[in-house]
Amino acid sequence: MSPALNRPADTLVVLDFETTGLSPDQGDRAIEIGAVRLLNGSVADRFQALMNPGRRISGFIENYTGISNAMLADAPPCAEVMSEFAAFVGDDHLVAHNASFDSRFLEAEFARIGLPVGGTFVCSMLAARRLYPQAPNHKLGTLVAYKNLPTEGVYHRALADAEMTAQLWLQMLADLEQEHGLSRVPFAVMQQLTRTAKSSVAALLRREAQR
DNA sequence: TGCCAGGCCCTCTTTAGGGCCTT
Repeated sequence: MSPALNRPADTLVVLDFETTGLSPDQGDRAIEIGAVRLLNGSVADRFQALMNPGRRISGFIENYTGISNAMLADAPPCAEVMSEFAAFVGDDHLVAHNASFDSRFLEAEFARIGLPVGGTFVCSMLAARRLYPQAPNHKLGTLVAYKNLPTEGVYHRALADAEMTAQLWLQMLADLEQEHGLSRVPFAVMQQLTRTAKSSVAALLRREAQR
């Protein structure tokens, strides 16, 4: 296991993008980023910024996010915000809910300013499917309600969603530690959890508990 | 104006299709 992947899973950056649409390959851009830095299982820092994608956003996205074209008109450009975010995130590992979505946008926005993504992404939704198969569904808001996690009732804004994802992440770590006798879950275990067939999850956790 | 993606996972599967999740 590489030293980076052996870091504890309670020390990393949880992020969420609001965007103009679903696909950077189709020209969609980020309009807001929110992120929470977890350090030893506690929120240690936050990052939030609107960014101007250089064109108007659709009425659907205005309604979905509550972010208006007027709000974005006064926002700094994506390049400026993403450069600041790169300094914030460093080479920390990353968590997002449905990470395949956020990782595509992070890679696309970083690529536009000539930066690589330093850390490794892992997906809270895939982990939750493994750990909470009995949940009604695995949308972020549903899981927050299912686990009675704290929320301010704001959804589809980047920092609020990142905060809720961070709380869900910490809850999953706590449940794993309690149910499987783990002292502190390594990042690599959470990464493996999202890649492992359901029938193999128990064996994976047994091995980790015996380490 | 209208429409767009992609990875994971399940099953009436694997020579495939469709739901879930993200904006």
